[in-house]
Amino acid sequence: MEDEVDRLVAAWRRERPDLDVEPLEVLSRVSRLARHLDRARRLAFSEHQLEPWEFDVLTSLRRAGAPYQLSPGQLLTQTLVTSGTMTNRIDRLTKKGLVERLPDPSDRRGVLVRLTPEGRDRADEALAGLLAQERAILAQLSRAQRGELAALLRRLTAPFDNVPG
Amino acid sequence: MEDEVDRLVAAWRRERPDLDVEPLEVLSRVSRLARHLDRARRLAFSEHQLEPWEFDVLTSLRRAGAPYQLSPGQLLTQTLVTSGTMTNRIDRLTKKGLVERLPDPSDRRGVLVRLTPEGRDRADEALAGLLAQERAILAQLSRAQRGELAALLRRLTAPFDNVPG
DNA sequence: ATCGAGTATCTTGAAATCAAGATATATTTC
DNA sequence: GAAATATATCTTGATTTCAAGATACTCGAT
Repeated sequence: MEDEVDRLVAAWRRERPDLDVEPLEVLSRVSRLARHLDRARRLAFSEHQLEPWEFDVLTSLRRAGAPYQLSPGQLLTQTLVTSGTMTNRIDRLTKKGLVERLPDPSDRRGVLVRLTPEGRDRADEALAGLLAQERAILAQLSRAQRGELAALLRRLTAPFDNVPG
Repeated sequence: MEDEVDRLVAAWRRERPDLDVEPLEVLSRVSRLARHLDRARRLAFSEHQLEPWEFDVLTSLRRAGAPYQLSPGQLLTQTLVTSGTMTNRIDRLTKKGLVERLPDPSDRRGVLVRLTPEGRDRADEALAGLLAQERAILAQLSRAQRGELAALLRRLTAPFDNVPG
């Protein structure tokens, strides 16, 4: 089945036959798929009165394990937003009673963000819903194909995730 | 090489062994890679004094071919933003002299957005730079692997791109 | 001990996005 | 051909994000 990137690449080959646009076959699909996923996630989370950005922060804390706390800096590397954004997110989640700020006992500059019991429950509920939705999207592929796709993507993400960033 | 999603999946398996988190192996990688690409693109475009959103609109028009014009609605399906966002983008690009609005001769509700000569040049310059950057990122994969990856991703994007949306 | 460099977080102000609804024109149905 | 419905774009107001810089603390070298 054709997709929008097929049309986009064909258009470039017509308009700019001098350029090799092969990279777009992969990376435009990644960007566009991510936008589609964002929309789908927004819809899925609205059933739980959660925004995608709230989910990202809450689940980062959730999977850290008891006592469900991380520094803002650790949350940055998980969510790939800027520090100003994270401060703002923590403020808003604190107001909603889903997380709380604690002083870091080992570094007086630092802060720890901890999930409240309600925050933990909300994260768990929303995760189950998300996984169901994602499974439906991935039903287009066999198990083996999903494994292959994950492995190929890992080769592209690893350089970003490991070095500076 | 391990990436952040490997760590994330391992953490979920420890914390929620009751859940099957396999979908995250693919889709979390897609979302995270898209964010990394956004950052990289922002950097690459800043050499040309272009924002990613400007690039997206200008190149959509550019690859439509002469006379380089599309309706706002067509631009929506290319860029996956809401109509309010697109109106705002067209306003700002018009102020910068990179596009202009024309009445649609065949539909009086409609508008056509046309690239100016300067807009066209800016799009062409930035595209070359982007392709160079993307080629470097994709150097992690062989040509065959890139083809495989593109084909697998197409199966996921096609349902979004073709039906309702 | 003190200096200086490095690190962690927060503040600020501008810019961009979205959802929802308003307006104007087209198209279909009867 | 009038009414009802659908479509295309724009407007509005609130929310979210980012870049840049400020603040406060830590740590190693002298």
